Amino acid sequence: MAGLRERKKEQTRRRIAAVALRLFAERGFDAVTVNEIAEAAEVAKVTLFKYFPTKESLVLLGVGQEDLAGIVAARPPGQSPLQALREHYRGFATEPAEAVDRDTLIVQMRVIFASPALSSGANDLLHGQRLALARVLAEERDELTAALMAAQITASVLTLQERFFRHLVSGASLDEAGSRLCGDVELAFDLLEHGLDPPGE
Amino acid sequence: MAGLRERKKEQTRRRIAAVALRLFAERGFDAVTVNEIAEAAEVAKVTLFKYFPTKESLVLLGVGQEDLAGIVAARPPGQSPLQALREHYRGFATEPAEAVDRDTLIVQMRVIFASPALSSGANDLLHGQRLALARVLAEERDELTAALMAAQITASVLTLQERFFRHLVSGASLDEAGSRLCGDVELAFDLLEHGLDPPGE
DNA sequence: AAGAAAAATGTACCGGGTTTGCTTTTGAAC
DNA sequence: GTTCAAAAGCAAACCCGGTACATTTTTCTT
Repeated sequence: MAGLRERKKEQTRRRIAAVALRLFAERGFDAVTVNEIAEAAEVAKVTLFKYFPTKESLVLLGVGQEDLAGIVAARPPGQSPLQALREHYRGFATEPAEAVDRDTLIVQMRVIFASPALSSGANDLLHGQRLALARVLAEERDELTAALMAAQITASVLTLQERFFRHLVSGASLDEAGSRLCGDVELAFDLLEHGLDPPGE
Repeated sequence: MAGLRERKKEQTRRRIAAVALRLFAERGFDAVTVNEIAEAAEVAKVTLFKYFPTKESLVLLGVGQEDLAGIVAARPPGQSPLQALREHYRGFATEPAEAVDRDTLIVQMRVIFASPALSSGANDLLHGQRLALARVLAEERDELTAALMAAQITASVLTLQERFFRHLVSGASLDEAGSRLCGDVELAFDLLEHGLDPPGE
């Protein structure tokens, strides 16, 4: 099943991504050409583009994408979408880390935040999430409400992510950032559930 | 004050944008090169890029950008940000049209929706709005709440815009789309004010 | 009419991404 | 082990968006 071919491909893919991330971190996204990356990774440019469709994807394919729609679709019966998401992010905030290497993740975030092209690319990725979430939500309510809910939720989650990673990038430890995130998550979901206007503000 | 120079510049700018929009509408954004546009508008490519910094901006600079932060900053004292925005969009939905040519606007929207590159570019424009709005809101509340509010609001407004224009593009009259928008605005701001979860759903 | 400032231009160039046509490597069958 | 098809890799030329440079044309001023 895991033939030599597959292993070599995976190895090459990792090497390319690692080299690219290192060069981007050293000199900035815009100051590195894909030719340099290909050369440093010892592949042809055309091969690089067979693994990664764009220069941006060299970084962005590495970051784990959430699956908001999946979380909502798989929630236990009787639980509201917001409750399901709130608990998911509660878990995320307390749990120390995932399979990904933390140092690598931080470097990725630093590189992404430092480059407008990458930030905007990361933004685009959330667009698909929004549509998928809207589709799931639309099964139980009218389309406009579903679209608005999805829009508000993804926007809030994006804000949380940005603050979390920005905190991390600016030198905070993972535990520190996580515990701050804990409180942030509660606030964000309270606002989503109860609205922006109430006097309890 | 309005010398020959200024008039000619404005004229050239309009000609370039009009030619570009026509070609994009005829053959799609990606299938038209800037060389073709420059040629058809009878300017050099370099000149075109002096007027419009990117190919996307040939379309996007034409669409009127809202100024959410400005609306909130200029609201009368005692009015909440959400009230101010709700009334602004109420006005927008009932008022028949603005200075812009409606047919041109519809073509622009059709072109934008048909091209991923342009849609994502339009999305980026809202990012600046979000930051500006967050800054204004942060004057009266903590930063996280301000950021979350700004995110939810811009996301909702974007959703409204999308639905409005999509309705228009698919053949609805301006009055028709406007009256539907009326109801949509109320729902969107109700959700923002009172939250997504309450039983009144 | 003269000359400075602004605008327009042609050409050459850069970098991201694709196409084409060819060679090498791998996996599987005999 | 040989053979063969599929997959992967490659070099080079190419397309397109965008920029740098040096030059020329147009407009404004006096």
